[in-house]
Amino acid sequence: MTTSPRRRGHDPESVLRTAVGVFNERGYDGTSMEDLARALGVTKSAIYYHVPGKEQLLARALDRALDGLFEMIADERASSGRAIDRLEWVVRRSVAILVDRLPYVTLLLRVHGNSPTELRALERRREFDRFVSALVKEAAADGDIRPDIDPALVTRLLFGTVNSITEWYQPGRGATADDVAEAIVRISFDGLRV
Amino acid sequence: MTTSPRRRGHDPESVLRTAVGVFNERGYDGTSMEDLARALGVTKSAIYYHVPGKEQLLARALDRALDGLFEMIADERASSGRAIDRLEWVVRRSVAILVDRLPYVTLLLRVHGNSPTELRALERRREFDRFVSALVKEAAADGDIRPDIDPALVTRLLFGTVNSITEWYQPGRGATADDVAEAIVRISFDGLRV
DNA sequence: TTGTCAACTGACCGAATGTTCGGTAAACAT
DNA sequence: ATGTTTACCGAACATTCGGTCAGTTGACAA
Repeated sequence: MTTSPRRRGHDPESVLRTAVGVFNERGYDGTSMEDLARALGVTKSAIYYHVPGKEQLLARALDRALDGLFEMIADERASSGRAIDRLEWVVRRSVAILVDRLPYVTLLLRVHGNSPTELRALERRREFDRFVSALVKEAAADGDIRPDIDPALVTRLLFGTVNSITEWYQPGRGATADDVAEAIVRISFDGLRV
Repeated sequence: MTTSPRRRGHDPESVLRTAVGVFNERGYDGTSMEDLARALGVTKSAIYYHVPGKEQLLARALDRALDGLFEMIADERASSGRAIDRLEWVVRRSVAILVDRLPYVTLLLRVHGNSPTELRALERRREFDRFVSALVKEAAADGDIRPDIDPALVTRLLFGTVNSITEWYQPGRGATADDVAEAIVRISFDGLRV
């Protein structure tokens, strides 16, 4: 066995998973430790045995989302080849990561910057955005994207579409991750490519 | 003069405007009445002279967003004519309303359902979504939309794109509302129409 | 000069917040 | 049987929360 089926109870991982679920239902600031305790079936104080506190739960969740995105753009396929093809690959992979780490990315996309933890996450997110933005600009310079729309606007709309997945996607219900990626690429790129 | 230039101080309208601004910066639950007071340059208690409370501020803001959307779909151009053309009109009008009432719609799109006020807003929003969803389904039935993508998915992606405007649009900076509407229609509909 | 009234302050309330801590029961190791 | 560890509870903590209320201020009318 890979995991020993010890006795009952929670661990840092299960607490995080449950917490992120509640954060997404009620919003991070709208969730009290009492809410988390109820969802976990324990008392408030039991949570502190497994994790250092509320903000650390958020930090771990946000890192999980951001790490996935940065691992992607570190891949060779994000940096070599024609820009328009790299862009399509990044869009497809982004959809896959969004769906795979749905609750974590959902949380990330709703961060406001109310704490050092949130500010740090926002900065990393902006770095990812800059990468994508440069990619679109390159594809436009290559003449592979319709020239009548500002590349900055294209970036916004394209990844606005991708990110909007977090607002409605439910695993197991309806379209698969590949279905969604395929639909976005078809609609957007058929409308974008020259 | 349309507005009498009385004396200094705030009124329910200016309090609402400022409050919605802070709500969008910090999130509704992340905003305290103390935060609002600071932004208004008055004491907490002064707010209660103009407005009944925090939740009422939210309720008024959400109504402002929702009223705009429902006035639109009550228009004749949303109900008569070919479905695909009605859809394009609704998309263009949605962008216009989103930009015109940006802070209010932004707040609406971030509602979780943590209070009766929020639940009521969510229900009205779902009603709007059903209208749009039916419109896309109709256009698909007319054979005016590519048949290889599920109409439900098309709806999600199309209005995911439109709604994502609230995440980045800044009035006066960059594209105008018409620019954005035009870009969305070109990209999406060139990729959608058969 | 006096009175009115819109607009606000400052002190305060009970409830809820995130977090800490002393204790404890059961499982496990020896 | 004994000690140790794991996972938890209950009570309390300081602070912040949304909200109330009696009073004050300053502009205006009479």
